[in-house]
Amino acid sequence: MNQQGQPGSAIEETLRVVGDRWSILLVRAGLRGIRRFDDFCDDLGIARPVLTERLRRLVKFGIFERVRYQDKPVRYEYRLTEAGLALSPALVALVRWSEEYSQEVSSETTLVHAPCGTELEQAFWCRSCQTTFGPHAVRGVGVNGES
Amino acid sequence: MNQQGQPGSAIEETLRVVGDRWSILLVRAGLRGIRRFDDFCDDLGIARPVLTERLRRLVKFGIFERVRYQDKPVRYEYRLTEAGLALSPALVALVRWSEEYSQEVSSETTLVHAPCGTELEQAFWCRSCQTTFGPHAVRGVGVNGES
DNA sequence: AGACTGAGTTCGAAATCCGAACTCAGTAGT
DNA sequence: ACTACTGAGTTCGGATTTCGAACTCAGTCT
Repeated sequence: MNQQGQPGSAIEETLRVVGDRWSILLVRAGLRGIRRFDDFCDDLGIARPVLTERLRRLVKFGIFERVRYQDKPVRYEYRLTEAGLALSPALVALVRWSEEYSQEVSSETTLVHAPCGTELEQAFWCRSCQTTFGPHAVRGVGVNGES
Repeated sequence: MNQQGQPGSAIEETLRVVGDRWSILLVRAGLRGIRRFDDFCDDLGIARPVLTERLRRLVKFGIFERVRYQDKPVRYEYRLTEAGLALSPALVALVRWSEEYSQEVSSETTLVHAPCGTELEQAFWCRSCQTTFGPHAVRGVGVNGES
């Protein structure tokens, strides 16, 4: 992708796995409790061959695992792994962005802090300063360009 | 996409704009200060016709704006709008995920809190409880299913 | 026996993606 | 005045991906 010899700087690698219209939606469906092939199919309206291919890839990269849940007629379902669950901050960030900036959709759902029901904010947290801060205070380290 | 009549629940809408291999990379390039057509092209290795189409779409959805920066030979460049900048939490979440879970890449860059240089964590923030919390305490409200 | 279920596969048509070469307006050098 | 160069695209044909619809295959239910 980047033919300067750089390996593609993490996100590029990640987006090659998760950066298509379906994969993130699949993770989201997984978070909503969907596990079975036909259910993914119905829920997302994804074409079956594409679903097959995506699930295989997501399994390969450790985001879902394919679990046999029945033997008589042998059947498999797809469960999010820990790595898959760990994508939820990215998902939440996207949902929040859509709520705030996406035209067209009258966001009929909102994300809240479960214990108290308050609408959540998303922030970065510095363990050593013990503060939250916004995107402006983020910097990338270890690469030539500035963040 | 979801033919039950639901409009596509925010993220689906958003992913239709931003959910391909290039768009997020374009936003990231924008955050790194890239603005000109050829620079996007060289930096990402994206094919020119695809770049044209993507930029047009991102402009249409308010993520970039096309600015004339020179008149003699009239030239345009692409700048992130506020909405575009607001995608950075999602980007950061993806970067952090890649750092932690992506095999193959020895992440040569790390995100830090600029003032102090400490590696950042990402969390959700409840304004009313004045606490940060993780993905497990997030709940969706206003839709039938549980988040 | 016949219909149904769940997880896929196979098919040809349609949409996307790609690299390479081209355009077009203006600028710079000789 | 001729040539080369820049920047922002467009045009091309070929390769890849995506799609919906129909099919498979093992086992179960009535």
